[in-house]
Amino acid sequence: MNVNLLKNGAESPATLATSIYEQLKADILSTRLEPGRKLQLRFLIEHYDAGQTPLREALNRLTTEDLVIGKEQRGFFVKPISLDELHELTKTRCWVETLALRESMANATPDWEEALLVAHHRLERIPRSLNPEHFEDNPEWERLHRAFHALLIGGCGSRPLIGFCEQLADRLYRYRALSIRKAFRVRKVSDEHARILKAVLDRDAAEAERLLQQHYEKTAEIIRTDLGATNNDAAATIDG
Amino acid sequence: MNVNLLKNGAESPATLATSIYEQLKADILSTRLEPGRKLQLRFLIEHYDAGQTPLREALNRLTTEDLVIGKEQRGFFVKPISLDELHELTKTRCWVETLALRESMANATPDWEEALLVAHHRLERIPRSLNPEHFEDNPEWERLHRAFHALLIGGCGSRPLIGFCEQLADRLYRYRALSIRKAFRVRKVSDEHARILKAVLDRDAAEAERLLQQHYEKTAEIIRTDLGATNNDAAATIDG
DNA sequence: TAAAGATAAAATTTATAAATTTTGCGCCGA
DNA sequence: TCGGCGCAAAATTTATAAATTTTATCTTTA
Repeated sequence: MNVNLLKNGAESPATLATSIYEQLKADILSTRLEPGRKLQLRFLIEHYDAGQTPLREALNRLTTEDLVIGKEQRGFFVKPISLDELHELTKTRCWVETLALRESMANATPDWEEALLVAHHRLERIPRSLNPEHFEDNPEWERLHRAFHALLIGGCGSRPLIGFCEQLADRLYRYRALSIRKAFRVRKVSDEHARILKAVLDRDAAEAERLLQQHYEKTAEIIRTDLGATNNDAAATIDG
Repeated sequence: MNVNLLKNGAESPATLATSIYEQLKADILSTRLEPGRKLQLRFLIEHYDAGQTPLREALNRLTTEDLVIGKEQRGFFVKPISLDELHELTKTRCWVETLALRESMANATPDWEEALLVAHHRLERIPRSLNPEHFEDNPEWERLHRAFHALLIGGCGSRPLIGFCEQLADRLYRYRALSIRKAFRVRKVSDEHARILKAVLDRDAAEAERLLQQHYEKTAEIIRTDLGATNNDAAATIDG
């Protein structure tokens, strides 16, 4: 019973390069591979148990996504973080996601509204952390959280725009991962999602856009505080 | 006197992979490599006089940019064209570039306005086609045209957004290249640029946005006509 | 006609070689 | 004695060539 048979209907089994790409991406986004770290081929070959070519291909893909920086003739590095980038990414995300949400709402269908309702319901029933004391990432919550936000903008009618939003979400995910480690603060994020959902179902586009923007800006503010708490230049590297 | 010394201050010489990437990209955008065409490694190795590794890396980068489609275990293909994609890209470009232009204008400085004026002036003094009879692409005009549009949105303050706009411009360039071959029609594109410039210098953001959007929609409409003139499914492949 | 097997072609990966950058050491001069 | 310059060795990245795996095609057989 191969997993590929389930995943791929008419498609071919994934290549090693694709598999490595996904692993590497996950490790970078979770900051198991710290920002700024040099990605030496020798190290990667050992850790990911793969040859040079598939690794090199994965790194090249990640370079285009700006998660890895490739310096000509001197190797690859995990993209460093900076307060500057955090600000830029947040600003951009607010711009394009409010735009996409506006379009989604203009194209709203009963199916879409119902799917959103269900996605929100599922998210509410899952704990943010696997452990109520110290924070322990709940992958299922992350998945559902992401699905809810993806659904919000999913009806905009532009796959390129959706892809761009996903990329921004990826690049911001890293900052959230770093922040969470430092300070597990309680935030009524659930309320925020509920209010966004309400505005959407009320067909109040202006309010929905306002709340979504506020949601992202608040996240960035918290991250900024957590990151600034221990170091000012924000070029910190946290080990996994 | 090495050219690398001029181009790179402290940087290293480009790798073959990067050089091949640029060549491949140029050939795809100009449609010298036709949409939908299979990119066999054997062929590429001969034509680009390079080994497998740099070619493979270049293809992987282009895959992330959606200019090349990589089917697992069965090779790479130039991304096919479709009226659907033309429409989607144009719509998206209008959305994000009007957004970026609005921000650019909000951040306007005298330097920026003057640079725009100069860029437009340069563009006006260069002929669209090297030959007034039949169309012959003038690379310098393309360069200046692109520079003018890049400058319009360049002050928006978001590098990710600028990058996204560039990617959209790349992906649309291919459609323009195909269209131009089929029908070299006279269009007062110069007037359109002049009116956009005027609106920007007048600080009339709403008007500037309207004109920019109109500019892109008109382009798409002409392309759609040209492409539909000879075949309906728009999966045409034009040979170089 | 359809299925199975064999052959050929092509893509992916590993292994080897070449080129480039980094590092360490010794020398010279201040 | 200290600091800079330059050369050589080591490490690392990049590129080529070979081997492996997978897919596609063609023929044969039931």
